[in-house]
Amino acid sequence: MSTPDEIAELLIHLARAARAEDADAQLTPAQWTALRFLSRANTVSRTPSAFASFHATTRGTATQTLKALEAKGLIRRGDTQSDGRKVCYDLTPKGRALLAQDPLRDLTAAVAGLPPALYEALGQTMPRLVAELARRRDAPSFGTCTDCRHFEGRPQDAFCACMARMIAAPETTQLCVNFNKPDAEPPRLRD
Amino acid sequence: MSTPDEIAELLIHLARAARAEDADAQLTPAQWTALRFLSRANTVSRTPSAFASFHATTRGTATQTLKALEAKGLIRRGDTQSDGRKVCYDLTPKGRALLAQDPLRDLTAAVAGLPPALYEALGQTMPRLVAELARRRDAPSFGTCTDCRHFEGRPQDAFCACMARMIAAPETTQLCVNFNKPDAEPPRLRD
DNA sequence: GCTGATAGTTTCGAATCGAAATCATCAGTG
DNA sequence: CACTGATGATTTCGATTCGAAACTATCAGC
Repeated sequence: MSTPDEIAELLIHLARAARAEDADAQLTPAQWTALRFLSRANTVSRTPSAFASFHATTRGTATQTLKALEAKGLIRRGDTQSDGRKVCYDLTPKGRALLAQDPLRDLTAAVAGLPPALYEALGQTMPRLVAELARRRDAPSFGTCTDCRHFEGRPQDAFCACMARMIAAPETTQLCVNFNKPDAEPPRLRD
Repeated sequence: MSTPDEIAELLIHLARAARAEDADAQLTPAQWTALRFLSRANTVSRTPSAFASFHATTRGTATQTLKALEAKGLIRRGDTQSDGRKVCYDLTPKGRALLAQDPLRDLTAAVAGLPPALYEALGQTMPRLVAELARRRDAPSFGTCTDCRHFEGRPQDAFCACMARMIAAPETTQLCVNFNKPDAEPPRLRD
């Protein structure tokens, strides 16, 4: 039987192997992460600050990463939605097409090929580990709206108490920077 | 239910969060990985080349990483065992002591705290994913002697057909650079 | 002894990333 | 409406890291 150290080490090893660039090396690992993040984050989270928080880096570095993607024509600045300070990036069709060549697809395929029992267990385990690690590190966590304590109503009638606005149905399964576990402290953010 | 993409992304996110340096930042992530590797690799694998292969980097970079650890007094050069070209590093007591402060211990603790059913499933899933990913990438894999096709005899009577020598019992559960899955092609290495 | 292969090391340049300073916008307050 | 503090984004600069390539040393085979 494996020990926790061995499992933890394999996790690191696996992630490192999966992140390794393709031979053609189209994007850096950080840029791939940003592209994936933007493809899965909802409107209020597709900002440099939110990506910096997600990627555990500084806003300055996040700006550079996103700027590089913008220069490549993979993302573009969207509507600035009321607050003139914020920048909301959107994927361009080109960016969306590039996601099909994500180096992560090998890992995705490996995960998809797991026996159903292991697959389901992994689906339960990963969010748990992420949350537990974040708890130990006091780091902000990330999750989707339907798992968030700010979420009220049903999916087709979604309302985010943190953002104080309705949420389009497709966005309730996307990542959100304001995610807050139901049992956790209320956020310092103002509603 | 989570999709394979989401699970894969969480894997990457988790590993990145776990690797993040401590506040006191004693070692770089690469140096931590090297220290862990040396603590778990058997005699023939504690070399710059083997670490380079494990860490998916070049020999030059591996040399630098190990040199940094040696300069800090965490590892030292051991006996050069017959082949004058090879360098075998060993952990010093200081290095072994530092492992107790491995930033990975938070993830280890989170893994150890999983419900038994999920823990066991994860223990089965991780080696599977690592092997499957390596297969898709044609990358050399890593494993322990008892899972290796070169391994003959019982643990207390261990013999590695690849190294053509007996293996001390404690080493049969350590990582080996010559690891080769039972179903895979024979290695290009000469015995 | 010669040749080619393997292991390790060194050097150099490019790329990345973080810290700090700077600019722009927003929310209050009097 | 100016003033102030806070927030978000950006820029600049320096340190670090890492990979490619050249180089040295040892081994195996002829």
